[in-house]
Amino acid sequence: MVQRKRNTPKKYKPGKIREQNYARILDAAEALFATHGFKGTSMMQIAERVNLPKANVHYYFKSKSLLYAKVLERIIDTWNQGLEDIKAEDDPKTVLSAYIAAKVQNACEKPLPSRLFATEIITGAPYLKDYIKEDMREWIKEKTTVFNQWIAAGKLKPVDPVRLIFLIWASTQHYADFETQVLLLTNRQEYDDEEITKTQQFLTTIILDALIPSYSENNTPKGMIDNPVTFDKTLLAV
Amino acid sequence: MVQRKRNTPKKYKPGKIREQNYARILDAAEALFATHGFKGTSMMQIAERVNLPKANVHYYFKSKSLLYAKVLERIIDTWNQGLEDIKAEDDPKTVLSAYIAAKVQNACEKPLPSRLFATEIITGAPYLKDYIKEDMREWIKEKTTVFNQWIAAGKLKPVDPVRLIFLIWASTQHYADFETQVLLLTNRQEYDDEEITKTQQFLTTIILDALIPSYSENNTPKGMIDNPVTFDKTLLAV
DNA sequence: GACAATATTAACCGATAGGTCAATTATTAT
DNA sequence: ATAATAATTGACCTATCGGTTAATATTGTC
Repeated sequence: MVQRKRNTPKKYKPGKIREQNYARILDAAEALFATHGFKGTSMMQIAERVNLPKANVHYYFKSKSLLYAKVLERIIDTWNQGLEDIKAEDDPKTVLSAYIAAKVQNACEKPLPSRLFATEIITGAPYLKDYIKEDMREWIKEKTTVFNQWIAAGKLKPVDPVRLIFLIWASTQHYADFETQVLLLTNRQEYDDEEITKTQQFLTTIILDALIPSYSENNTPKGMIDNPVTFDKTLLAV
Repeated sequence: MVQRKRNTPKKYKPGKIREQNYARILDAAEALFATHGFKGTSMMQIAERVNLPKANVHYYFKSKSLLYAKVLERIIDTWNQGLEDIKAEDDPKTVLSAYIAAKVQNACEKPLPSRLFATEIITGAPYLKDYIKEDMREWIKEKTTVFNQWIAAGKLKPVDPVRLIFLIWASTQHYADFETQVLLLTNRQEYDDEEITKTQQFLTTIILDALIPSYSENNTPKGMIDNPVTFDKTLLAV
């Protein structure tokens, strides 16, 4: 992709330094903004986290607002995955299971973006208002169309597709945004793989059971739903 | 409750002023903290909102932290409602329906406490850690016991009670915490009564359908689940 | 009205915030 | 080597923050 015209002197190569520091600062900013919010995070804290003087951070990012915007931008770019191109011919059971599972996995293993997004929304989406009104809204419309086709074909019970999407978002992102609460209540230090799997199965079962005609009859093997006694001993063990 | 010993001069009555300003400041603080977070809210903003000089706010609340703590305290006190004393003999369908409906109603009509609580959790629950570990955990344990009794009695399908509670919390509070997103995506200015009712019905149907044996056969009157076509015209109208 | 407790308020303080700047050092191409 | 660009850094600026103080005004009881 790098083009160089003939007889033109080699341009100064920005080196990996910029690229590297740029990314490191973004990472640090993401973590701090996610936990302490925009106002609660200082440029000094970000600088200390990447072992650079504050002025150096300002060298790469002109202002705190711009840095915050770039962090959000990167999150949005990464988030444009999942339910990419579903079609009326697809099987809603397969598609939705995979989507829910991916969302839970993401929430548990990479909670910071979700938390940052949550605080952005709670504070009135000052930076993402346009993105929500345009891109996100378009995404919802596309999915709604397919959901309604599924409903018309009898593959899905007649429910409000938008509210369904909200339900999936809320129930999965909860494990990222409210991780502190979940871990405190369940007396855990972190999510382990078994717990993630169980959460995936739980949400998939509950939601698909209510959505797919005769889902539970065919898709509820032993152990798919937690044994309540076993659970009581493990998850709520003091 | 006011006692006065004989011959003792009447104590100075603090008047309504303190009580009034105290409450007004708490209200203002709640609204601002909920929207802008702890760090994002200044004592000056709170003072301006109640038309008092900043020093006057400090006269009633020694510090910002203490004011924040008092706001949280008041929220917690108000929140100790719902699912108060459920018993094994109760009907889970009735109890859970009422709980979900109340949570949705509360989320839509009084979203600020929920949002403030959410930011408190997202930032690591610095003030509510103990409350969660003790009171909230105890609450969960009690409910879990009853849920498991329901399951043993065949009134409830065998699901993880804790995850079920998380699901209800997440799916209902979503309409408070992510109100901005929901309204932007659905092109609304606010939640109207019809929408609240539909959300209540939607969540009740979905969750109970998956939880109560043979729920949908008996409890799905026409119109209980949104007509997708009607919905597409109304909720997503441009 | 007198006295005491309560309430109001402007002015002020030290700390920290975001942001700038100029001087210095490191890097790269010729 | 050298010139040009990129990167680093300490010092500095102004604004705002939470919080204090001390003086004044208001309110309630006798």
